[in-house]
Amino acid sequence: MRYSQTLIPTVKEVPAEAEIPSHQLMIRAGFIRKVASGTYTYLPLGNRSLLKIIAIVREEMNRAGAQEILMPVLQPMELWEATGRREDYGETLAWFEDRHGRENVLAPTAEEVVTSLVAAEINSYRQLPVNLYQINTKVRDEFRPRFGVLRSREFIMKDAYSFHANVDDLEKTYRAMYDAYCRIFSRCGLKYVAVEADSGPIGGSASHEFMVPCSAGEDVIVHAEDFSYAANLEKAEIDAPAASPQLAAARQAAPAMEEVHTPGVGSIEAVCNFLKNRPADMIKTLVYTSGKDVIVALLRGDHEANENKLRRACDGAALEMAPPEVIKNVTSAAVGFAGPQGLAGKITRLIVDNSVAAMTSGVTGANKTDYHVRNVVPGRDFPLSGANVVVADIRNAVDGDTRGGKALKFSRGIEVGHVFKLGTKYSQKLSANFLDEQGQKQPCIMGCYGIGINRILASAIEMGHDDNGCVLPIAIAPFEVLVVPINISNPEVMGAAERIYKDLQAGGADVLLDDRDARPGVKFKDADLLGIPLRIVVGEKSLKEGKVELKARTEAKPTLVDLGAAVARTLDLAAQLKSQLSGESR
RNA sequence: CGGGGCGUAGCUCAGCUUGGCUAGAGCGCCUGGUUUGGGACCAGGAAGUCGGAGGUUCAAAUCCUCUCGCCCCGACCA
Repeated sequence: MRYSQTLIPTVKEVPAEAEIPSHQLMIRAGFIRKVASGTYTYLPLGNRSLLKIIAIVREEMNRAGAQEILMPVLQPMELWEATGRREDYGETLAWFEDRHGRENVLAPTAEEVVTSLVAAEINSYRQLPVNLYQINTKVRDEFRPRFGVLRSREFIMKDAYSFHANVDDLEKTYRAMYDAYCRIFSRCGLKYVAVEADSGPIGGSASHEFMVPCSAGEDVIVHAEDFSYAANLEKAEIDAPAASPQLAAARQAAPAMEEVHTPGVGSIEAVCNFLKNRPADMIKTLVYTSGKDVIVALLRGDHEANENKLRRACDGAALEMAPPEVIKNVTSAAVGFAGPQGLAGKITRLIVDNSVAAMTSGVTGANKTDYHVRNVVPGRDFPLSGANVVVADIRNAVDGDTRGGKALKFSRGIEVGHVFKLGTKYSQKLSANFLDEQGQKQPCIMGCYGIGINRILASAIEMGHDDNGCVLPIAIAPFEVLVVPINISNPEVMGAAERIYKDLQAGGADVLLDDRDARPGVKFKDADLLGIPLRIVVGEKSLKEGKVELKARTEAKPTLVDLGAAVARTLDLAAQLKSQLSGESR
C-alpha cells in the first residue's frame, strides 16, 4: 500500500488519556481512535494487525479440529434467564428492550446460544464430540473501562465451545486447545505463561489462563522463580507452615486467656494500634453463611481470605459474608468482636487456615462487644480437629510463601486466553442431551476456550516497544516491510523504490511504500513509531553507489546492500523472522 | 457505585486563585517562498457555543448551583 493513500494519522504528543505504553502508542501510531469510553475505531493499521491475528487464530483452531460458525451478537434474554446468568452477570450484562418489548442481550459470551444450538441438533453420542468456535464482537458493560483496548466495553473474542460424551474425550479436546493456544501465542510473537486458574466443577487442573507477563497487567500471577509452577491468585496453592518442634511446648507455657477492654475498636488495624501488637499476632474471625449453614473461617490478621479456596473447603457450597444479624446471633457481640472460642458448637463448620493452626497464640475478639482476648491458643481455646472442624489453605498467597518448597513470586500479567472445563452446567439447564450407547439420556460435557484478539495486539506492543515507538513481531505487524524513498521528486530514487516495492509484493511480502512528499526526518520518525519490522531506505547518495539501506526495527544501524540483492535479502530476512515465530518450539 | 482529578482551537496545554481590554502559546492545518538523511525556516492565513443549562454581577473562561462527558484509585473478566 501507499502511505500517501492510507489513513495513518500519527501524533507526536502523548495523548493525555493514555497511561500505559501500548495505549499511547496505538494512538500515536494511528492504530486506533477512541469513540467513547471503552469503544475504539481501528484505523487501517490497527485493523490490519487484528486481521493478521485473526488469521493465525483461525488457522490454528481449524488445525486443532474446531469448526467455525458465526453466532449473533443479539441474544434473547430468555436464554440468559434459563441459565441463571442474567443474575450472575448483573450490571456487566448489556441489554435493551426492543420495540416489541422483548429483552435483548448484547452478547458478552455465547454459552447459551451454542448450547441451545447443540440441544436442537445433536441427539446421539455418534455425533460427538463437536468443537464450535466463532470470532466475533463481544459487549460487556464494564464498571470501569481502562487501559485503552485492554479493558474495553466492546472487544473481539475468539470463543470456542466443545461438547463431549465423556470426561476423557473432553480432556483430549482440552489438551488440543491448550496446545493450539500455545501455537497461537507463539506465532503472534508473545512471551506468555499458562497459569493454573481456579478449577471448574470438574476439578483437577481444569482451567488455565494464558498470561503475558508485563507491568500493565491487571492480573496477578503467582509463580515459582523458574515458572515450574504458575497460578493466578485465586488458585495459587501455598505450603502449610512447617511444624515447629517447639510449638507444643510454647503453647503449654502460654498463659491463660485474658480479656481486654477495647471500646469501639473493631478492625484489625484499630486493635493493633490500641494494643500495640502486629496484625500477624491477630486471629481474624470471618463469619459466612451458605443457605442456613453458618461457616466461620479463621485467618491470621495479616492475611486475606480466598473465597474460592474457602468454597472448596466447604465442598463447593456458595458462600456469602454473613449479615450483621447472623454475626450478632452467633457471637452475641457486635461486628468486629468475633472470636473462635466456644464457637464450634454453635456453627455448621469451623475452617482454620494453616497459618492460624501454626500460631502459638493470638489476639482475637471476645464474642463480647468492646472486648478482645489475648493468649488464645489454637487447640486449647478452640478446636483444630473434630467433626465440623477443618484445617486448610484458605487464604491468598503473600510474599514469603512457598509451594512445594519453592518460594513464590508475584508478577503482573495480561490475560490473553483462557481454557476451561465447563462440565454440564449449561447442557443440563438447556437440555443439551444425547443418547449414549445404552440408549441413556446424558447431558453433554462441555469445555470453553476464549482468546482476546485485541488484547493480543495491545500486549504485543506492551512487550515490544522502545522510546521511538512500537517494535512489532512480524506475524502481527500491519506490514512486514516499509520502503522509504528519501526525496520522492528524484526520479531515480523514486523509481528504485517503486521497483523494490513491486518486487517485494511479487515475492509475497506485505509492503508499505512511504511515498509522501515529506522531509526525511518525518519519515524516519514515523517509520520507528509504526514498528514495521523491516525497513528499506532508498537515498540519493547510496543509490549512486548502487546500494540501499536495510534495517530491522530492532537494530540500531542499517546495512548497505546492493540494489539488485535488496529484495531477495529482505524476503529472506522476513522469512527468518517468521520462522522464529513458527509456534512449533516453545 | 464510592473517592480524586480534568473539560479552553484538530492535538498538548496556559489563563481561573484576586471577575474587566480583541481569549493565548506550541504542535498540526491552508497559501507562497526558501529548504531536503532523524519530526526545517520565513511570511501570511483559517480555526474556539471556553462541555452544557441556570444563577450572581454593570461585566463571567474566571464566582455559585445543577447537569453531561472523560481520566485516575478500589470489588469482575477476553
